Amino acid sequence: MTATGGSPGNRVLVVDDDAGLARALAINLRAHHWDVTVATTGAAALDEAAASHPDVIVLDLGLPDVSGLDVLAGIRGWSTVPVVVLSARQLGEDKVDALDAGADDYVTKPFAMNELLARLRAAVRRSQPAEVTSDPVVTAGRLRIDLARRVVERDGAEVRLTPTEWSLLEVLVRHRGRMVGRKQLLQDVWGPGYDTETNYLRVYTAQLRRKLEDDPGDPRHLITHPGAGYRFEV
Amino acid sequence: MTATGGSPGNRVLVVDDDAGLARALAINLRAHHWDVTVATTGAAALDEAAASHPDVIVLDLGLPDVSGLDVLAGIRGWSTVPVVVLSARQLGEDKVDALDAGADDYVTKPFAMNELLARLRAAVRRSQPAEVTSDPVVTAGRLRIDLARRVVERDGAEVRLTPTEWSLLEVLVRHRGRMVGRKQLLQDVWGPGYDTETNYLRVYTAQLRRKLEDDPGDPRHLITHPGAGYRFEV
DNA sequence: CCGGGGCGTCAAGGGTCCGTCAGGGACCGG
DNA sequence: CCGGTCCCTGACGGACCCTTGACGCCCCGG
Repeated sequence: MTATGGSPGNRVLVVDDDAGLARALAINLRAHHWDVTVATTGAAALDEAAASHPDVIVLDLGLPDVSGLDVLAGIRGWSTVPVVVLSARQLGEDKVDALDAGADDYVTKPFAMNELLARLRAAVRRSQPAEVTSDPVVTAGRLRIDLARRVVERDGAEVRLTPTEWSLLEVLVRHRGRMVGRKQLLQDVWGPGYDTETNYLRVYTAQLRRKLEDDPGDPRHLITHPGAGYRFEV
Repeated sequence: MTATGGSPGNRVLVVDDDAGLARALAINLRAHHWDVTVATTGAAALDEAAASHPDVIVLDLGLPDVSGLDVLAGIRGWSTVPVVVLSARQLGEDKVDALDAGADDYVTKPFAMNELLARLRAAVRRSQPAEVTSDPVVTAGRLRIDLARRVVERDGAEVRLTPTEWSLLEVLVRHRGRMVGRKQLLQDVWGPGYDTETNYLRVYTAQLRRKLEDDPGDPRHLITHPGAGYRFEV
């Protein structure tokens, strides 16, 4: 599938205070079937992001004022919309700063339009399975997990979980189908300051597998992503 | 009683002292046909909740002052309106505190707007049957509990309960099937300021089990959730 | 072939939480 | 004044849970 533009879900917000570059980007993107909105200030960018619900945001960091990262932080305060950052600087520091602040991808100027288009498509595609369950009851094989009642059953029999076990399982189930990074798991379950205690994860995933999995040695629900994190699969 | 004008189940109160985030939320929610009211202080939140009787409340906990939990307690003092909590990722403890205090669900920032919308719909949907289930008589095994007449029978014979015992049982039965956090129990039965007196819970759950359970050592109705709360099971 | 990193497993310690019991004090009715 | 009921409080034993360290395995790269 080498189509240059839009599958459904192709609304992009371009944030750039250089009106000329913004117009050039808009023309190119529209030519590839993107529905483009342009914002030339940080405040307008935040309003547009809230109002128009873009599928992806292109954010130019190469601005005279360094408000680009602030705009990114303002969006990341509540939204998970993918953000692709543009920067003229070839220094690696800006790149890591942007990625640290929550950017999803990074393109350095000058860039080929094909590359930007490819990265936009990739960013949207990655964000697609972001649907998170709100159904309080999740069934996975012989397991039945009730997030509201705080009860997990296996073949109808209630399984007793300790508070920490439940907390870990809850985070994984809420993001079922998607990998959850080790850092996020540690922060959500144990709180900040435990980023590096990966031992905890090994211990408690093992305990959960012993209580929940049919064959703890060959888990089918609590999947390990080596070097990255864990995933709960239905 | 409030008038029943408009479609039911779409009035939401947003409580957030960050005006920018509150505005972004309001824009998004209104775009999805919610009737939005915004409160930026705890006092205003309580006033609005009492005056406008929203169908669901979005409460941001990530505030400089920690009054978020107080707002939740104030609401829970008289209302059962579902509350969805917004929490910063790095504050895992606040999350469990909120659920303990009676929050119905939570969303960690950053979040996808779709996720928040889904959770709001789910919270409203869950709260609907609770109101319809105004049947004041609950039967659980050999127990028969009449919430309206304040009478509990076991095999047809009336069981005498002290006022405190009844008050505790009533809270648990009204939330039957769901775990009730320790904090919420203490606040509902003994009032605010008794958040930490978990001894009371141990003493009175033991007394209730002695009067109600078939085998107090192996309870089948008054279930303990270690480190979290208690649950009444039918 | 060898070394290292990441993962799963296990066991033991110290600490926390729960269930239990008994006693003192407050309140009420006789 | 007195007896009863109820609530609060503290203490204690035991079970449970969290943490921590050590060990073996596998995979991968040198």
